[in-house]
Amino acid sequence: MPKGTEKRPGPPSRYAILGMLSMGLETGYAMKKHVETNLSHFWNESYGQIYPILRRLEEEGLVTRSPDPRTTGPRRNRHRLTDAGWHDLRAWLEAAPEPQPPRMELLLKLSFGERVPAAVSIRHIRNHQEICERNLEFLNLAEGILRQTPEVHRDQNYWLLTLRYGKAVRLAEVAWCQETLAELQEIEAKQSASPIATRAEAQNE
Amino acid sequence: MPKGTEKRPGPPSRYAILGMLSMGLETGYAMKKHVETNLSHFWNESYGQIYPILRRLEEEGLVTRSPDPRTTGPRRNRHRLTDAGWHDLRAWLEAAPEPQPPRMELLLKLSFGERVPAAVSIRHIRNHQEICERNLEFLNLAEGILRQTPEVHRDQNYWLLTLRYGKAVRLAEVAWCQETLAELQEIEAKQSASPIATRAEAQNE
DNA sequence: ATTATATATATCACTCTGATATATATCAAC
DNA sequence: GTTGATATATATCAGAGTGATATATATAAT
Repeated sequence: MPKGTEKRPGPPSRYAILGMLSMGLETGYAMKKHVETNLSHFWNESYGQIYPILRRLEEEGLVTRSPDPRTTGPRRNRHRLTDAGWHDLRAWLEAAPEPQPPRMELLLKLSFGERVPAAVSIRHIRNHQEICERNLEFLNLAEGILRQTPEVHRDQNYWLLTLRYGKAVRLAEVAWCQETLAELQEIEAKQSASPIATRAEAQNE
Repeated sequence: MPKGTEKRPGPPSRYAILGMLSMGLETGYAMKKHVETNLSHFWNESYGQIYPILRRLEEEGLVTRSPDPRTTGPRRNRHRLTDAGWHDLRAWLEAAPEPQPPRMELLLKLSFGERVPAAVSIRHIRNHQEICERNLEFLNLAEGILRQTPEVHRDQNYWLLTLRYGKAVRLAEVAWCQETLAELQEIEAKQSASPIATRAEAQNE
């Protein structure tokens, strides 16, 4: 098989970084901060990925890397996309996104809920509902800010679309939490009707 | 610090396996199949996790492991929970689920959508909508089967709750896809209105 | 007979996370 | 003014997790 033929599905971190480079972010630190403050509702990236990938991208010629000659502050490396980097980013953007293997610990616990008093599951669901509601507030706030200041950033319209995704899913989750809470409370009522296993529930209330 | 005091947040795979053991599944193969056919809408587990963890669980005394002495078929190891294993599973079930770092490649690509013709994003969203719709069909089918045969499995009611989560979220996603498609088509219309200004030029500013 | 599929275990390279370590600079508090 | 907290910046590691592949036996289909 010829060497250029392998189809690499391609680890997405690499492209997340190319994408941030294409926004003008130059240091690994700036990228990490950007992920945390702007992409946190749908993406995560760790230093353990960012710095090694930036070096590898330079080796591959997708990125230029130059130590900043400033005398003040900690040393820093400034990175910029090359033409090859732009090309690689576009090719990835065109390709269909890979399906992500789901891992929801909440649902895993819930699926084993029969092994534990219903009050435990109720506590987990209530907790999840609060998380969703806080997240919803954050997303609404972010959307408000983006809407107030039109045209400040060329990516704005696309960011709004991702914010709305978060809102739609979070709202659906809150509704599910409420339905689920109602069902779990029925189960709980049946449990406290039967005399055994009351002790564990009392502890959780 | 005394040795029993460390708080291990605990990798969830380990508890997924303890949970399946608590359902009576005995072999790694059976667990993998169960995840694929019954938990696939919210969980994933690979052989690369399952077999090493089963061995480790035996070392820790949470599981007994015995080679099946049958003469037919491939060799196999049968596993069962010990009392310590049951205790560990319950302790995990009581603990609040850890937040999961989100990673949605679709939204990552969408957030960089400005670098590519709107038609590309439209294609990705349409693709995602189809995936959600197929998944919805699957979840409805699974729910129907669970409802038709009442009381066959003690976990049934809790499984139904997880199925409804999937349905709620998938429905919200389909609705978001439709809204998003409408917005992207507006953007596309504007793009084809201005014939010259290719995206490559806008990017180099 | 040959081929495909199901059962069953094992292992590996690679990706990713979360934590920690190391420095420099700034700003507030005491 | 020096102590301590926070921000900037890079680097690295152990452990978790994925997806692929290899091996072997048994059964069903062609």
